[in-house]
Amino acid sequence: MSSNLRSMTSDPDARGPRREDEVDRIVAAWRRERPDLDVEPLTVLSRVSRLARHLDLARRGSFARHDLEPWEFDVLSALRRAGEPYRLSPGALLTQTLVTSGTMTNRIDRLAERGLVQRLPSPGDRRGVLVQLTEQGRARVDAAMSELLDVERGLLARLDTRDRERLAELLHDVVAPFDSP
Amino acid sequence: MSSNLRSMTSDPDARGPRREDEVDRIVAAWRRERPDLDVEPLTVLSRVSRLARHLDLARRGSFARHDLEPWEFDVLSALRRAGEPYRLSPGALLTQTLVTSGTMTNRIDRLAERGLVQRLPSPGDRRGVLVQLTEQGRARVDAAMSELLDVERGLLARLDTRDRERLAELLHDVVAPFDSP
DNA sequence: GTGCGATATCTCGATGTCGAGTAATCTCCG
DNA sequence: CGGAGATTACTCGACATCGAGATATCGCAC
Repeated sequence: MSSNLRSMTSDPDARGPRREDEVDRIVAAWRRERPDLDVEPLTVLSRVSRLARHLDLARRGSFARHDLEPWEFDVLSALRRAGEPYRLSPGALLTQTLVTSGTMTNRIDRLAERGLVQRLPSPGDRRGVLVQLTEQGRARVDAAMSELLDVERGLLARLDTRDRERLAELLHDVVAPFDSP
Repeated sequence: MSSNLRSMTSDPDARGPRREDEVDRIVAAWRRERPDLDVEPLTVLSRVSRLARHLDLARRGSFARHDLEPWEFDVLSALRRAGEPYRLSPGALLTQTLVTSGTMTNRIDRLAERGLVQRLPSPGDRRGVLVQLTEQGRARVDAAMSELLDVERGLLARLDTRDRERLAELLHDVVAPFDSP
């Protein structure tokens, strides 16, 4: 809390004077309106929500330069990560992208129409389907990934390596319970 | 990185042995497939996106007990924070909730139908409208906020006070450029 | 083999959001 | 005062998602 008492003039501190962000204003408003509540969790989790929202917008702009929607990138990148021959079942794609099965069917339909993936019958299970990246899809997602990383590096530029590691580790500790049940 | 070398057996360390999360797997896959790229930004920002997604689901469950959708809570809580008489213009609500004007009109319509807010003509500007929380809306959002904070506290329980402060501060440094232009 | 619960994918109607365009009103300069 | 441009909120069609249900197939017990 001591940082709130810093001088308003220029400050030789590491990251410069602390600027108020929208969550600071939100938290201050709640403390005024509901002094009976402990709103400390908002200082972390509201920032997570808002940052995710801004990140979505930045991703949208970055992908647009490669004629891709964010949801398209999500599917293509899961296939790309899987490695040759870039094939996954719709079910595997579901769990990686956190959407429902109806949504995934719809996504695969449209990606196939655009020629970025193709459906193959699953060998040995006639219920199943395999989704495979086309060569065009692979090229597209590789280019978009490279640019996405440039943009993300820009967003993190104010933190040094040590701070980024610390941030990743703290976030890890919060998400871990969700990912390993 | 030293934590990766920890023993697999029980560990007296602060947060226990590091468990692999989904982002660890994603990052490892990219390093295998694209060793030419520096994917370090993903260790932070992919966790932010995934955590936001899980947080949405947790909020949804928590609000359902008060018969509120997340988008309803977002609007009502902005009005609640504004303090008596709990009135804001649609424009002010836009900037706080990061949605478009068409979306906001639609939200206000439905909240008004449910009797949680009402539209008032803006005094001194006949283009304008003011949205005001009804008594029923105020009671609803107060109850939901209290429960939301309980849920969020649970999500952060694995971190001690010092770590939560550090996490909030690091997130602040990343979002700040978006919020103060 | 036959039957049955589990699994994989798809179908489809309801819903919320986006985003470009519209209409009314305000502001301010000349 | 008058008119151009800015501002405010709303309209409306396109689109992506959800989620419950339908369909086909699999695997296993008997």
